[in-house]
Amino acid sequence: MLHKKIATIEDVAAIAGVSIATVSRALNEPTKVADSTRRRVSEAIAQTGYTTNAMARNLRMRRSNMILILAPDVGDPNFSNILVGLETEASKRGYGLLIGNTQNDPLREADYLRFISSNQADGLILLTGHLPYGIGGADASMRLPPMVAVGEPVANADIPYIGVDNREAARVATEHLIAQGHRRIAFIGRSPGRVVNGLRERGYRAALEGAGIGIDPAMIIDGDSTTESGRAAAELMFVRDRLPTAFFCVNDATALGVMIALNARRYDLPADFSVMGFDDISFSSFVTPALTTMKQPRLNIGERAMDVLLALLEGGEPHEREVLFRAELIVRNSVKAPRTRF
Amino acid sequence: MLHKKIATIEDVAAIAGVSIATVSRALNEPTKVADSTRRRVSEAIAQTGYTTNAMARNLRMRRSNMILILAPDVGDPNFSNILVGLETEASKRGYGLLIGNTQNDPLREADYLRFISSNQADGLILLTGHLPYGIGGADASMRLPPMVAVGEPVANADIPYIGVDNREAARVATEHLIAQGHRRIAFIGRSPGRVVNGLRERGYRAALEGAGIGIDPAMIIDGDSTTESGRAAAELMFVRDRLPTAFFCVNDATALGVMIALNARRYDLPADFSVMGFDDISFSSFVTPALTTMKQPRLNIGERAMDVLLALLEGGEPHEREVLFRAELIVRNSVKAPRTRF
DNA sequence: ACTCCCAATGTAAACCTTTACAGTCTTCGT
DNA sequence: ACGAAGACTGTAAAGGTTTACATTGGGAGT
Repeated sequence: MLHKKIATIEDVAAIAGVSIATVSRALNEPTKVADSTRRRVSEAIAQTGYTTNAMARNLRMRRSNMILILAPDVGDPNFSNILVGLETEASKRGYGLLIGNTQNDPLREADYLRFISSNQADGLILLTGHLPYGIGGADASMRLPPMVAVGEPVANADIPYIGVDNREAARVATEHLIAQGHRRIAFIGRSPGRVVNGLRERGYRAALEGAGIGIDPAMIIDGDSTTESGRAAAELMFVRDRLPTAFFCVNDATALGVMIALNARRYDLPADFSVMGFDDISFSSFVTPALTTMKQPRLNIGERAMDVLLALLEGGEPHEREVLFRAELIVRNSVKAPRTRF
Repeated sequence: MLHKKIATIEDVAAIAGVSIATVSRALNEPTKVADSTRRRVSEAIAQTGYTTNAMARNLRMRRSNMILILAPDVGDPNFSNILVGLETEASKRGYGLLIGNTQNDPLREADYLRFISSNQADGLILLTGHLPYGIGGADASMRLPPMVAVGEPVANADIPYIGVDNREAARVATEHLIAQGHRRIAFIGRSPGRVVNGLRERGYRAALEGAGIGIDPAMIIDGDSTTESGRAAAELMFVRDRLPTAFFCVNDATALGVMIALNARRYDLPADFSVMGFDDISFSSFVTPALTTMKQPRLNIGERAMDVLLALLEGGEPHEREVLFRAELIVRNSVKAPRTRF
C-alpha cells in the first residue's frame, strides 16, 4: 500500500490545469463550466482518486448533513423499523445518521447535544418523548435545533410529531372487541404520564362510550408498558376477582405479559379470554395464540419523519404540526367471541 | 430568541484578554496555562456559551472522532444489543456512531464508504460478514480504513474479529443434547457460504464425533438462518421420513421455524422432539415451550469490538487478530430426554 | 550583575473547501 | 468596427480550529 498523500482539490486543479475554483464548480455547478474543461477535471479526478473532504466543506458551508437520533433504547423492537425508515430517507437525500442511545439517562442526553452545539449535526429526531435534558431550560443559550418527534410525542413543546393516530387506532381496536360481542373489556397499561398511553386510553373510552357501554374503573389497570407490568395487571384482576372477557393492552409487550399470566393459570386462549395488543412487534405473530393487534406503519413513519425534518432544515416548506398515520388492524387468533357464561 | 451570533474562539479570547492560542490551550492542555489566565478564560467561555466548532477542529486535526457501523439490517434482534455495546464504549471514549443500514445492497455499501473517503469517519465496524463493495478491489486507491468485524467474521481478509466462539458453543450445545440421551440429532441451517453457519456445523460434528456417534448426512439440512427456512427444513425431514429426536438449529429464528412446523403437525414439545437454538434473542424465552439456547454476550462483544477498533485507531496497541467470547448455555423447556420408542 | 532557562503567551501558518467579485475573451447586434 | 452582453475562469477571503515557532519576562545560579 503506497503512502500516497490524499489528493486535494489543488492537486486536481494542477493536473487539469485550472484553478481550484473551477474544480469546485465542475463538481457542484457543472453547467457553469465549459464542457472541455469539465472533461479535463473529471479526468484529473479519476486519475487522483480525489474525494471532497467533507470536513472542509462542512466548515465552509456551516452544515454537516448529519442528523442526530436520540432514542431511549435502540434495542426496542418498535424502534428498529422506524430507524430503517429514517435511514432510508436520510440516505436518499444525502444525509448521515448519528445515533444516540440515551437509556433515558439525562447525562447521556445532555452529552449527545454536543453534536448539535458543535455543529456536527444539523437536526434532531426525538424518540424519547421529551426534550433532551439541557435544552430549552435555563441554558437557553443553546438555540433549539430543528427537530421532530417520532413515535412518542413530546409533551408541552411545540415540536412536530410524526406517528400513528393512537387515539383513533385504540378506538378501532376496542370496537373490534365489541364487534365480537365483548362487553367487559379491560384496558391494561394506563399511565397518565405517558402521552401515548393516555391517547390509547382515550380511544378505548371513546369506543365504549360510542357503544353505550359504561366505563368500569375496575377494568382499567395501570402499567408501564412492559411485559412484566402486563403479567402483574392480569394477576391483579384475578386477585380482585373482577374479570373481563377481553383484555385490550396498551402494547404487545403488555399483551404478552397478560397471556403469560393467563397461561400460567391454565386458561385456554382465546376460548376463555380474548387478548388484543398494539404495535405488531415481530414475535406477535409467533406467540400462541398469535396476537391480534394494531400494526403501526413504522417504515413509513420513519421515512416521513425524516422528510419533515429535512424540509424544516432546508427551509422553505411550512412547518407541519403533526402527521398522523392510520394503524392497521391485524386479525390473528387471540380474539374470539366471548363464551356465553352469563 | 436572540439572533446572537454563535461565539467563536476569538470572541472568548477577546473577552478574556488573551490570544486564541491561549484559549485553545486552556481547553486542551490546561497545565500549560497559568491558573489566573485559565480562570479568566473559563469565565469568558461561560459568559459567551462558547463550544468549540467540531468541524473546524476536525478539519485541522484530520480526524472526525466518528465510527461508521455497517450492518445488513439494523432491525435484526441479534444486532441491537451489540449496537448498545458499541455505543456505550464509543460514547465513553468520546466517539460518535454513524449508522449504515446496507440491506446487503452493494450500492448502499459503496455509498456509505463516502463517509470514510471524505474523512467523516475514522474507522469502520463490519457486521455484514464481508468487505463492503468498493473497498480493496480494483479501486485500491482507497486506503483501507481501520476496521473490525463483529458477530460475523469476514472471510478471506485479515480483519480482527470479535465475537462468540461459534464452534465451541455449538459443541457445547450439541453435547447438551447428547447428555440428555439423544443420538439422532439434526443440524438445521447448513450454509457453506456463511462463516458462522460453517463454524456451528463444525462444532456440531465435533460433538457427535467426540461421543462416538456417526454423522448421518440426512440429518444435516440446508437453511439460510430464517424462520421460514427452519420451517421448511423440518417439513423436508418429515417428507423424507428420516426423523431425529432432537433438532439443533443454527440460530433461534430457525428454531422457531422448526417449532412452528412441529406444532402444525400436532406434536407435543418437548415430549416428542427436543429443539435447541442459538443466540438467545428476546422472544426465545416467551415462546412455548421456552427455547433452550446458547446465549451470546452481545453487550460485551459490542464493547470489546469498539475497544479493539479504537486501539487500532489510536495506534499503539498491537493488532489483536481475534477475540472470542464464550457463549452461555441457557436451559429452558424445549429440550428433554428422548422418548424411548425404539 | 550577568547569563541561562523555563514558563507563559502570542503570531501566523495550515487544514480544504466554497463563493463573491473581478477579469478576460468571444460573440452578436447595429 | 465598436460596444455590450454574456460565458467562462481566476483571485482571494472566509470558515474556526490547532500548533510549531517566536517572543517575553522573571527567577535561579554563579
